Amino acid sequence: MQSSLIREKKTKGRQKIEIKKILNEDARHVTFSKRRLGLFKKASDLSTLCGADIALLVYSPSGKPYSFGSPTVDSVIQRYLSGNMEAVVVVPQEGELSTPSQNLNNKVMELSKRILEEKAKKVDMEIRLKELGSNYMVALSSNIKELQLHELEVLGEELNKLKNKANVRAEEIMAASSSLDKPLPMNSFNMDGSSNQDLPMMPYPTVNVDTLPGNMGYASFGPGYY
Amino acid sequence: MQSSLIREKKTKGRQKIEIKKILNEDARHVTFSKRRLGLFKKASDLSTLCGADIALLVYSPSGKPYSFGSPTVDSVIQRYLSGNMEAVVVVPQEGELSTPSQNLNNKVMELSKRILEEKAKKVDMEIRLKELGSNYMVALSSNIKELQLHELEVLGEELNKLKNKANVRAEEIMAASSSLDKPLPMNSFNMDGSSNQDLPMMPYPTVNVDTLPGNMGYASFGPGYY
DNA sequence: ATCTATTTATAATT
DNA sequence: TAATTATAAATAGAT
Repeated sequence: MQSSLIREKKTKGRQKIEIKKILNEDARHVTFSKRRLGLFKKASDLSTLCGADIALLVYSPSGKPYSFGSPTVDSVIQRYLSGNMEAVVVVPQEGELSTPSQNLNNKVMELSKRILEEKAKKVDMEIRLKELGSNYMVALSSNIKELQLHELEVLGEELNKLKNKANVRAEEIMAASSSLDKPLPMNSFNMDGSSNQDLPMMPYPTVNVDTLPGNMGYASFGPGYY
Repeated sequence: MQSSLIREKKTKGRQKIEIKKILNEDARHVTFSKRRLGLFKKASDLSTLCGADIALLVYSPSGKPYSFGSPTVDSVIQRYLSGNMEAVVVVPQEGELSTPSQNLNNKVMELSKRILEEKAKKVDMEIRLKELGSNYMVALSSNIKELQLHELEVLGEELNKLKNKANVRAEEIMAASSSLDKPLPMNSFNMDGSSNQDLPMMPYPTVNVDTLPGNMGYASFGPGYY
């Protein structure tokens, strides 16, 4: 009799799990989707409830990017970076110039260190530059008095060399242009209603989708989805 | 009799609340603390469970910063920024060189615009840069093939001029130095165990504390706190 | 900072 | 993928 009155449980319900990497790929994807959603909602709620500024960047294991920002991702990142560093020089990761200008590379690094010590000003710019990577970047403090003359000279020379190198390679370069495979920007929605793309605004927890080429992605969000 | 058997409810338990700014300041602070904690835990869990790369930056209403990064805040930010921009030029806001090198200034601005157009990249960088100010900064895409030769030359020339200017002012400059007021970095803890400061590692939800000067903060985290 | 009572998030299942 | 269900986890309100 009880068997007819007491309904069999359909599922075991939510089970406790250990916080460690989920090995099963499918399960991991499912969990990623659910929890990512939850995380973005929590972030959004916190910013709304308390007026906190938040930037949240998430990359799925496959590299698909998601972001949330209040008021915007960039404004919060800027705030973070500006309170973080000094002057900087970034070195190339790879590419055509990496090998030929290895020497430049070293000098630049040296220079950057010294500049860092000498300067001590706002720096957030430089930090940002450092963060960029994959490009040769030179940050010049224009507050000349803070730059050692010698460093400036070295820098100028190296710049000229670079310029010449570029000149030499001008032809072979100018020829094969176009068709660049730079990464597309992450589509991020911000609390202030702006977005990096010209996508329609979403109501609430502004999660994003991305359209990076070669990205096998999970579910995507659209307007009015959440 | 029932009154002795059935215990009075001590509290109403969790109540449903609207997601809108909490006006009462005390309540807002309490909620901020609780939810911030929860948010960072969720972020940490997601990264652990799914191997996702995450950067989470939170600023309390009073400006106190908290961060979480997996593997590190900076690496994720870099990833975000690198998929976002190219070369850049920033102009000075003020300072001793602003007046004397007004000309340079203009050229630099011109250059920056052209580079920006050439690159045709995202505007968010421009915004970021615009907000920076206070230093002359030149970022060179070393991916030379992406830089117009002409621009490189102009840049080299201007650099030389700048160098000369610096030379002239060498003496009066070399004299007064020292006494710098750079901003302190945000203490952030990362999943890879590293931190920006030399602080002891924390176990789990690597939340952070900050010690920015003039920061009236909420409760701070320390090792083993969470 | 702690304690309930409840809402919310989500693991397992379909 | 998209729901459902039962339970774990988070947290509002009060101490």
